[in-house]
This record gives sequence, C-alpha cells and structure tokens, in this order.
Amino acid sequence: MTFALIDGNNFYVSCERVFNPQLEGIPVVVLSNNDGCVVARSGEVKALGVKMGVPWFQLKDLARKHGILALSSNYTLYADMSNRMMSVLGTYSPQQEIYSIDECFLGFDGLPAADLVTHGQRMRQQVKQWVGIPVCVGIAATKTLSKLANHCAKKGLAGADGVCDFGQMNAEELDTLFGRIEVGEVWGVGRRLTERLAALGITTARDLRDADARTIRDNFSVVLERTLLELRGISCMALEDVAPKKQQIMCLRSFGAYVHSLPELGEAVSGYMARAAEKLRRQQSLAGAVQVFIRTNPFNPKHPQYQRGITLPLPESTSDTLRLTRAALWGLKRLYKPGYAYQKAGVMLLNLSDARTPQGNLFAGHRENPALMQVMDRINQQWGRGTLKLAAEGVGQAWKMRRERMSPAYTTNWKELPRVN
DNA sequence: CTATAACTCTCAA
DNA sequence: CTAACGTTGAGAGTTATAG
Repeated sequence: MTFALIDGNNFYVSCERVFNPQLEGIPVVVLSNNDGCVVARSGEVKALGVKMGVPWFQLKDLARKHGILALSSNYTLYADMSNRMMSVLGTYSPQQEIYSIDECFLGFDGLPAADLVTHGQRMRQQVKQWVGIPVCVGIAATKTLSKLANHCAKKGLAGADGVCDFGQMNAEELDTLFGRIEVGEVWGVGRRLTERLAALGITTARDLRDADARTIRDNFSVVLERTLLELRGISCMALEDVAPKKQQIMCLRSFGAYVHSLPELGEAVSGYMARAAEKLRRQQSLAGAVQVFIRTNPFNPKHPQYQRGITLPLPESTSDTLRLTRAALWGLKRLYKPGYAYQKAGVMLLNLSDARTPQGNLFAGHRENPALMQVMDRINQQWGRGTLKLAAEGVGQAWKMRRERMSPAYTTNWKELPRVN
C-alpha cells in the first residue's frame, strides 16, 4: 500500500495571493470568522513566531511593527479554489480521499516505486500552474506516515524539495529523521497527548514508533496504538474513496456584537437552522432530534457567565426547515435567561437517517411535502444564500459577524472581478 | 445486571 | 475610537438511565 498526502501551503493565504500578487513576499494572515483568530499564516508570519489560532487583537503591536496584513476569511473563494485543486489532483490517481479543504490522500499503488517522487513533482508543478496554489507531497506506506512525510516535505527535511517519499529512504535514515521530529507533529497526537507522552519519556516520532504497543494501548487508547502501528508501516486506516454521510450537522457562530434579547437570539438560531437544514437535505438525510445552545463569552471574566443547551427529540424525523426551526425556537425559549450578554449560539441536527428510506411512524398524521424546501434550496443556490428565508430569521441582524477586511469573491461573482483597463 | 443514551474529552483542519 | 478569542465533525471513554 502506498499513500500520497498532498497539502496546500498556507492554503488561505495562497488563495488570496493568487488574485493579489502584491501579497507575495509580505507577511499576511487570514482571520477566522468575526475577524477573531489567526487561521492561516504566510511563511513570513510563521517566521515571526506567530502561532496558529492566536487572537488577532493580541497581535496588534507585532503587526504594526512588521507590517502584517490581515484579511477576513473568504470561504466562498477558498472552497472554489479547493475544488479546482482537488480536480487536478484527482487526475493523478483513481483513488482520492478529500480529507479537508486543503488536503487529500491519493492511492499510489501500481506505480513504479522509483517514479513516485517524479510523479509528485509533476503534480506540484501542474497545480501551481493551473490553479496557482503551491503544494507539498508526502509519500509513504500508511496514511500517518504520508502525513509525516508531507511535514518533512514542507520543512525541507531529509533534503526534500516539496516532495518526500519515505519509500526512498533506508532504515537508518528514517531512524535519524524520526528522532528529530517532535512527537506532537505526528497525526493524532495533540497537545494533551504530547504532555502525557513526555511523562513517559516519549518525545519524538521515533520514541512513539518504538514504544511497546500494548503499553500504549493500556495507558492511552486503541487510537494511539493504531497511530504507533502506522508509524511502523502497518496500515490501519484505509483510503475512504466515498465520503460517508455526516452523522451530525451543526451550525454555530459567534456574534459580531453581544446579544441580549430573546427575539434577536431567535433570529440568529433561525438563520443557523436554515443553513444546517440545507446541509441536511443536500446529503439526503432526515433529523430525528435537534439541539440548541447559547452561551456568554467565557473570555470575558467581567460578565456573568451562562451556558446551556437542550436536546429535543422530534416526533417524526424531518428535513423541513419550518419544523426544525419551530423545535429550535421552542428549545431556545426554555434555555433563555434575561440579563446576560450572549456571545454565541448554535444548533445541531442529530439522529440522522436516510431520507430515501424513511422510517414509518404509526402516529404520524401527515407526510410533509418536500417541494417547498426543494424550491427554496434551488432559489438560494442560484441567487445566493439567504435570498429566500423564513421571516423568523429577521432582517436587521445587528449581531452579524464582523468581516472588515474581506477580499472580493473573485471566482464566484462577476461583479467583484477587478477591472483591467 | 446489561444495553443504550447522554455527556465529556481530545483531536484535526 | 473601543473592544476584541473560530467552526465543524468524528470517535473513544465515561457516566447516567432505562428496563
């Protein structure tokens, strides 16, 4: 088994640079929703020591000093660029698993082992030329190893130039290399596990690979044991060609300004439910339960804190925005307590089932007519999200998120294409 | 008691 | 000028609850 993992470099920043080459060579970050945290950093910013996920306001001094440019995230643009990148990469293998917006696995079986690096370099070159995004490629016998190889490719370790194939290295070379990689770089090893592993003297990828599998399972979990085996080249995770349907669908968001009143929370919750229900219908599912939650800002110690959620089973599984929204608003009314500054709300759809083989309900008095929802989805797809919506969503929306530094929708909206004279 | 539901924690991008 | 800290999903493990 041979896997390749292709990952866009600083993906969101690279997307922005495709359409604004002046961003090349200068420190750029892309911010999360609400312009809250740093979610993508250019190489220049990484070199300044800025960590992933840092709140933007904490960087103001550093940003001024080094002229860091911050952009609001433009997910429409990134999703479109991702689609282009994925379709180019998809031509390099019959098996592709799109793992996230900026990375995918490819199955590289059946190709001559000696040619894989060349193959990888061709992919990089073509993606750069056709889509404009720089990518790196990791190649190895398991998914976990290919992720690690990708890390090496990005860092230029072991003499890699954008492509790293562990299959070309011998045991000693791999030993040396793994001994220099911190265990936290391994896929599936996060901050918590890094701490606990360190207590056992396991600090590098090599330490974890050579640890006793049974001990790892007993002290940690079967998940970490699988990771360990994968580091040894024993493949425990298959390439998932077809994306399975989601088991839960959620939509949550921080507000651009604190919200205090029930009606305003209701508008937000209705809007989130409309989005969640769209996703639900797209994958042809029905929801059997709805969860709603609201909370104050846990980072603001001056405000009194309140956070609560409620799960409501539905009498009958449905994908009807009206019914789902009614349930959510009913739950919200039970949760709501006046006198708090709410900062975030969200909805979740649970107990999902297949819409094409609906479960019968002896007590269901009526079947719903999906035509209205179909029309709504089509109109919103053609004319833009939110063109047609329930009155419950409101029109004022003072709580809407901040996006003060957004780039135009270059690829999906003619009106926002820059003029060339 | 067991089986399941509900909830918490961790991780990833 | 001020105040300001993301979203979505999976899965394991634990605890609560039902029968």
